[in-house]
Amino acid sequence: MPLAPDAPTRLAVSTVIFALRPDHSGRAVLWTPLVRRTREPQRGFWALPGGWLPTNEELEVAAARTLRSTTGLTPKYLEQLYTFGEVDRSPDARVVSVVYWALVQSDEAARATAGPNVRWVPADRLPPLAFDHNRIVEYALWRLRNKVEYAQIAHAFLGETFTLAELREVYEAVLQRDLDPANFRRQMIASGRVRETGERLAGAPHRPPKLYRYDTPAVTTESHEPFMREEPAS
Amino acid sequence: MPLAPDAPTRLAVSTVIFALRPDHSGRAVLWTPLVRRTREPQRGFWALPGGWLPTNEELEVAAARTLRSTTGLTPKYLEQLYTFGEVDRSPDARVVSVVYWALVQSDEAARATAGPNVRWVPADRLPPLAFDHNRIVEYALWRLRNKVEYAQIAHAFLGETFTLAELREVYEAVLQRDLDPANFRRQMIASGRVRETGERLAGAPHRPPKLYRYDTPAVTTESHEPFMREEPAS
DNA sequence: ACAAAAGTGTTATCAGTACACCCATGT
DNA sequence: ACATGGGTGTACTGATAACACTTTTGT
Repeated sequence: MPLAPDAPTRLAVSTVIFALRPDHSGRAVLWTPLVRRTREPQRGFWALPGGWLPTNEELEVAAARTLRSTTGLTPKYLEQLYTFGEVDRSPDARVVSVVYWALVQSDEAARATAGPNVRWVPADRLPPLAFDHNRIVEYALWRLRNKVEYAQIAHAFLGETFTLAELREVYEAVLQRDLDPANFRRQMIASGRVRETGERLAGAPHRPPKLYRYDTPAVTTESHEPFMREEPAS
Repeated sequence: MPLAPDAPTRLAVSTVIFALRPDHSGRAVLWTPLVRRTREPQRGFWALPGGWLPTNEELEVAAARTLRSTTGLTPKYLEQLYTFGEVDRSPDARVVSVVYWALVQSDEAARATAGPNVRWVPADRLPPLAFDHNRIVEYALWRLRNKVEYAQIAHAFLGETFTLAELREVYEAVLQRDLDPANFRRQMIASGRVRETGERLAGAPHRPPKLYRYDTPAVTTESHEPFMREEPAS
C-alpha cells in the first residue's frame, strides 16, 4: 500500500534493553526483554518496548517511561542508539523510531515481572521480531560490545560494589570470550575506573576478594562523548 | 510559550557538512557551509542546511537532497549523527531533528556556490547559530575527529587518487596536529586502506610521489558498523 | 592438608613513536 | 649542485598477552 505524500509521519521511541542472566550452564549471558504486540500491525509478534512520543516529553524520558511501564524495569544506563526511519519499515504509516539502548542491573532483571506479554530472550538468539526490530537489536548488541571495551559501562550491570571477578564476568559475557584474571585486574586498576572500598567479600572457600566501587572520574581528559549523561532520566 | 500537549511534533532533517579549505596561511582546515534563515523563528541567523522530512522520503535521501538544494554540494560520505529532540530547542513547536554529517571533496567545496544565503565558516570558529546548532556542529566535529582515527573516511575529502602526503594533510587538518610522514606512510600501507595505482605525480621539484587509491576492503573482518553505507544516497 | 580462587611477578610480543638517513626529481 | 619532499631503516617505549607462582580463605 503506497503512502499518501501528505499522510503524517509518526514519531516513536523504543529501547533495546540488556541484562545479564545465567544460562542453563550457569554462565552469565546477555538477555533482552520483549513485549508482545496486542494490536495491528504485526499483532502477536514480539517487539521492543516503546511507544509514541508525546509532544511535551523529552526523548530520553519517553524511552525510560515506556520501558518501565511495559517491563517494570528502571535502567542504570540509557543512551540513544540510532534513528530508524525507512519509508517501508511499518506497513501502514510512515514511522520514524528514535531507538535507545539500556542496561539494567542483574538483580533487578532477576526479579523482573515476566507476564504473558513480556518475555526475556537471549540477546543473540532472537525469535523473528516485529518490523525491523531484529536488525535493531543486532546493532545495539554491536554497540554494546564495542563500547564496553573503551567506556565505563560494565558496572551498570552490577550493584554498588563488586569484586573484580564479578566485573570480569560482565566483560566475558558481553565480549563472549575469556579474559585473563591477572591482566584484567591490572588493566581495571590502571584505568582508574574502579576504586577499592576497603572491604572484602567473605564466605567462599577461598581467599576473600576485595570489593570495589565505580570511581567517578574526577576531571579526566576528554570524555568519549561530549554530552553523555551519567544517569538516565527516569 | 508552553506547548499544547496535542500539538503535532514536527520532524526535520539537517546535515553538518565538512570540507577542507586552505586557511590564510595555506594550511588545510575544516570548513562548514551554513545557510541563512529567511523566516521565523530565528530569522537572519545562520543555521545548518536541512528541511522537513517528506512522508515518502528516506531520511538519508532527505539529508542529501536538502544539502544539495541549499548549498549545491554532493557529499562523498554521509552518515547519521544523532537525533536532537529537546522539547524547548525550538521556540514555537516541538521539532525533532535527525541530524546527518557529511564530507565533501575539497575541489567540489572550492567551486561551491557561496551566495548571499550560504556562508562558509571555519568549523571550530562558528558564529552564534540558530537553535542548538552550535552544539550540533561541535558534536559532529568530535565524531569526525574520533572516526578518522579508526575508519576509512579521510579519502572522502580527496579525489579518486591521491598521494600519501595529501592523505596525511587530511589527517593533520582533522586532528589538528602534525603526523610523522614516515610512520604515517607505514601505518596507512599496513592498514590496507590504500593501494598503489602504479602511477606517480610528477612536476614538483623533488622526488615524484606515488599515487594511491582507496582500497575497498574485500572481505575484511568485522566492519565497524553493521549497516554502514559506502556511498551516500543522492 | 587441600581445593579454589585471589592476587603478584616476569617475560615476550607488538604497535606506536622519534628520528637519522638515503633517494629522486626540477631548477 | 642543491634544495625539497619522498621514502627506508632502526631503535626506544608502553600496552597487551601468556603464564608461572604465591596468598588466603572454608572445609
